[in-house]
Amino acid sequence: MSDTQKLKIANINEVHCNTCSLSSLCLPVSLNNDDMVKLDDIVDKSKPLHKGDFLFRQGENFGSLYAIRAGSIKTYSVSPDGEEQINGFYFPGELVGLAGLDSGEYPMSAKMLETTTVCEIPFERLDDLSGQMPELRRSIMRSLGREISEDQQMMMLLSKKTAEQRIATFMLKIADRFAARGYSSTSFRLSMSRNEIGNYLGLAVETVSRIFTRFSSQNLIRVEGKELEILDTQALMEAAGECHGPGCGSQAKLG
Amino acid sequence: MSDTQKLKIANINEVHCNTCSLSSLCLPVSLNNDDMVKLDDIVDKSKPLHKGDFLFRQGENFGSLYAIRAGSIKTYSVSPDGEEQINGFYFPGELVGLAGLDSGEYPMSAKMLETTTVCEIPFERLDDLSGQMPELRRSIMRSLGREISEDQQMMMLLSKKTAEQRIATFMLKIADRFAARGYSSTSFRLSMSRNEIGNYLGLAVETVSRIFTRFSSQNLIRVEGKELEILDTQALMEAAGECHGPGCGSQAKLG
DNA sequence: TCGTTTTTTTGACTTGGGTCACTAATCCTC
DNA sequence: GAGGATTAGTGACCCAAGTCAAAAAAACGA
Repeated sequence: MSDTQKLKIANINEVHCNTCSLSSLCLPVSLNNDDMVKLDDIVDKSKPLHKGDFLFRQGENFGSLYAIRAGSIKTYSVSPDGEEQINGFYFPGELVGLAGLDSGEYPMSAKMLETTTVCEIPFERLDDLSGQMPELRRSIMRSLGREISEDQQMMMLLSKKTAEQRIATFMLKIADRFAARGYSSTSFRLSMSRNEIGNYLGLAVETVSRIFTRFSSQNLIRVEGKELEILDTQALMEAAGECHGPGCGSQAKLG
Repeated sequence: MSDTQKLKIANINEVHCNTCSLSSLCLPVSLNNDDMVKLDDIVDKSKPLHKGDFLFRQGENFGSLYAIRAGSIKTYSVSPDGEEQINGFYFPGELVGLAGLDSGEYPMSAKMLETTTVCEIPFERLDDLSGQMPELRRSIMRSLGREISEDQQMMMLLSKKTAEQRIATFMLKIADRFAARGYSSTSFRLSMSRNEIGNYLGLAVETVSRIFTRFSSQNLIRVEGKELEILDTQALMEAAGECHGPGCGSQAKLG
């Protein structure tokens, strides 16, 4: 292949870590240009995957982490008795597959919620790089720590919050994540079904539906199919059981 | 200080990573003797801490991981509205504090359930070491991956299982962990209160108490205060909703 | 050792949210 | 763009587990 041809192809698929608008989210690390090129070298940019496609399946050999570039993904595991449990939804700039680090195989499946493109990051090579680049190593650790913190917030939600609080929390969390990537935090499209929301939050579909309706009629939100508009963030935060500013009911009882 | 004096003191506190019976659990890594000495060098072995003492508090600067040598610890976080949520119980050979990796401060508190000794592992220095020792690096990553997997199993439990299933699962999990460190898997002492069990599992104390009594009268267990004996592991596994071997009810419905 | 506090157990009652049954709205696919 | 298939929304009913109350047991401190 001639150099001009190479250049052309490179131009067509021109996505590189150092120009990617999501780099501050996916592995938020300040690398010098040399290091950034090395990182970019090991990352594989994939073709678009379609709704329902698997990124990986529960039990497959763990080999790569994936950073989402566009679209969205759900991860879920199937318990011994066959029940599906959704563990998380992932949006652009987020890393999927971290839990595979434990046992050498993915402990859950990852499935596209819509047409999605990802960057594949082979873990072996990332690990090698991270040996030489302390900043990168920290960044990976931080991502892992973040995932743990978030799972623990989720445990709190599941064991302490009412259906209404769970759904309000869910909406606000999604809004925040959209905001973090520069999209509107008050108006967006939910790529997952009501069923998937219910599964994730530990609620029956019917309950999700009812509470969407309730929030609508209280003018906290406006829903139209999968489109969601948040009309009253403050009220939604109160519904979520988060306590901000004055006039917020019960005092904190510390243990 | 003379060499003989040094030797004496070393003998008194003779706990080293390379002779520690828990080393295969805490950072399960095969290091050569040189590397093991380096690891041992950075680890601080603490005096015993007492019931109710804090190992660290939510919001404190993250500096160290802790490996438990003896005793047990609970970690819990306090939500904005002041509710306490127990995230986990930790036993000898387990690492506490991993979630602190994210934000630079511990996102939860860790409190002794009984008299406990720990090894403090300053993270800065562990991180430096891990740059030179790929095996150690993998081991840390695996620990993090494990924590994530376990949290996700917990999410499954909280969002899908009944009170009875949760408690059966809890008992079996504790039993397994005791077994992994060479203790009896059928007879042990629960260092946490019923209240703490309920908090952890998302149940009211009364429910925990009732189900303990129920399992007792079904001869699945024998309880005497904090002492627990598992009489029928098989039946307990069925109660936990885990499906092993034939004759196990409903077929798996795959998603 | 005794009295106080905390933890555990048990009973009676209530309720949030699950289940079931059905209709309405979307979404595909040909 | 018609028809079959998912997905979403509602109402009626019910039950697992929460709450309240109170007694019994264990743990603690002086």
